[in-house]
Amino acid sequence: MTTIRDVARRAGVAPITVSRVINDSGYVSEKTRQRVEEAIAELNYVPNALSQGLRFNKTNVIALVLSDVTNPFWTTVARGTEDASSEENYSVILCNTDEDVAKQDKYTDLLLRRQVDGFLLVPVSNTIDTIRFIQQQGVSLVVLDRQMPGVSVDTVRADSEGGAYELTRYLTELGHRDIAILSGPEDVSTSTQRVAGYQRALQHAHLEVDSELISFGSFYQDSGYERTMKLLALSRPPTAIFAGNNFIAIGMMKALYESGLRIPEDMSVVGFDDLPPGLLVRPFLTVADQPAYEMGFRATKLLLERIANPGKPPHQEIVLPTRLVIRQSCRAI
Amino acid sequence: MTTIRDVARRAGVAPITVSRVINDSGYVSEKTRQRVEEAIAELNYVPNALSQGLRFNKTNVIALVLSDVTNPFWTTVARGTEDASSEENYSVILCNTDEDVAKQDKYTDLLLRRQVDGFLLVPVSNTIDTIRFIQQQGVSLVVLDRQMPGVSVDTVRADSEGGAYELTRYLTELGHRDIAILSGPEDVSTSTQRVAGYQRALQHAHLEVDSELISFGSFYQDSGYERTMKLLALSRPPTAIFAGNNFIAIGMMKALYESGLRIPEDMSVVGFDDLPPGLLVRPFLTVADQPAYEMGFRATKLLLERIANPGKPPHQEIVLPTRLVIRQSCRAI
DNA sequence: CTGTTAGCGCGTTCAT
DNA sequence: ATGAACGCGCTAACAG
Repeated sequence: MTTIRDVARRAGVAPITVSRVINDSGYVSEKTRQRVEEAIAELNYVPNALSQGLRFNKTNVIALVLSDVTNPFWTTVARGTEDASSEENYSVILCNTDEDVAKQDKYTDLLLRRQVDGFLLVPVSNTIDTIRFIQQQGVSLVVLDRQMPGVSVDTVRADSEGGAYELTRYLTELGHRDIAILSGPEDVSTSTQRVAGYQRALQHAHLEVDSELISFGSFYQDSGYERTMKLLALSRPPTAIFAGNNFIAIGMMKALYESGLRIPEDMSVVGFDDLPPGLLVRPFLTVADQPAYEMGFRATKLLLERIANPGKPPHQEIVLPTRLVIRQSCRAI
Repeated sequence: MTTIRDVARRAGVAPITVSRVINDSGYVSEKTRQRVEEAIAELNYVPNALSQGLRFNKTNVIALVLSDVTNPFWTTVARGTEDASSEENYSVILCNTDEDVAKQDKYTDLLLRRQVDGFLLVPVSNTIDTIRFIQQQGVSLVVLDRQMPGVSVDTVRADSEGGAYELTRYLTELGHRDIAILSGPEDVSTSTQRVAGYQRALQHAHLEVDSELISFGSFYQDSGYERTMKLLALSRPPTAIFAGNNFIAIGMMKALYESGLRIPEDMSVVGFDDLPPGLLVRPFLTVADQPAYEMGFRATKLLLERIANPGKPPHQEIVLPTRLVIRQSCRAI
């Protein structure tokens, strides 16, 4: 490894002079600057960011801790984060929790050790302690996607309640009266808020809320599949199903397909989150689309602002609207 | 920030003793160990990985530089990498090049500064220089997915030629004589090797290679769409199309759908790379499936071995077989 | 078993 | 305009 000292020796100057050239700080005469730059090029010198980080007490790295990059919703969020941060010379370290508390703990510890300048966190359910710990370590933090009651923290999320209301309303106006919802984990705010929006729309339409038609479960495909099968086995199955996220929707559609039911002829369906933009040849699912890229982008900008300006206390909650995208997955009754 | 010194003061010992407790190195009596651990807990002390990295000349971080995490093929590779590295206490920094030389250069510089212990690189076409530079900096490197003639470097990739041969052979045996291939960029080894396998299969079947039916282009959806449209406009269109990767396949299917052509009745199609496992309700596309997870996993293991054992020179090339997955996207002629 | 000293690569402070 | 000394947080090498 070649260090600042090697370069200095080669250029016939003191190490500090090399430092000044690298960081464009302080006065360096044009002549010595050139000599130093030549030496840098000749030796292929690469500055050591660890030392710099140690010295500046700043790494220009932020962490993005989310549940699962395999989900295209999150890759889109990640792209927003990457773009926003690279604009300001920050890099992003990405970690998957898989909704597992132990993994989240492991990664936060790791990232704190690495002295990241800030956290973008999609907290696993019931992990207020993690948030408190990060805050107590004096590291900036923005919570993404989920609401965490009980702590004061900057948050950027989409309007789950509103989106669910719109979707359900759309179904009631088509004449559906038996509408099921396959939500996510019961202890995640987005799940409960989607159910809340669903219930509000039913009430608005003067329909009764049938608890048999409401279920909570994981955000993964299998869960959507199994719960759909259960719905179909009901003595009086629903005429429409609302899937709580994109993976649940896929599992649901798979179950319908295997049961020989056609969409929308035999069952109307809607979903939360759009399916991956390019991945469907023929987009047909009506959804409440979340602005994933924008969520990542804005959360990152907010975080970087906090990092640059740690004193400003009033925590913000930014709630982005969802967009109702009507396609051909529902029929009127 | 609380340091090792704060802990030492609190526990009434010397800093080095704290260090020994943290790293489980050297002798520490049970009694002092306990005192130190209490102090650590009370102060919420978190070791500074920057200092450790500086001291040890080792960060336990590797870089995964690939074209695009949006593609499920790469997220799967990334999962393999994550699993393999976390087994040995390494973390992964992930970067997207978008097949852009400038981005690749930017990231390699950044990652070298950050003193990553190793690189997993999916090189942008014609960037042997990047590889040489990393090697010359004394950082371990494994090239992923692509063959880079002209440098001696460890490589882990799938058998593009063989997979393409099998897929094409499958089509010729169904009786197809006019088979088109939509490959990737002409200067990427996987693209040319897939064309090579395709040609070998045609020759094996004593079919002429029609250059009008061979095209190169980007690995993205649009490219698959446009080139399919061109094929359909030919005076004598093919009866089967071979898509060079999963995104090209999606664009191709979209073009067929919009042109009112049914699969497989009006057109037989096959693809390289499987589509995302969960994302299709009804998997029907016949493909040469690459072992994405295993590629990531094995490449990482190889890299970590190199890091642990930098002296061992003979570079390896590991070529993993693809798997022909026959579904319902082709008909006999 | 514990502590002292010195140094990893770099940049701030103060001197020249 | 340039340099010397010191310290960021941590640990290897040596003393005791």
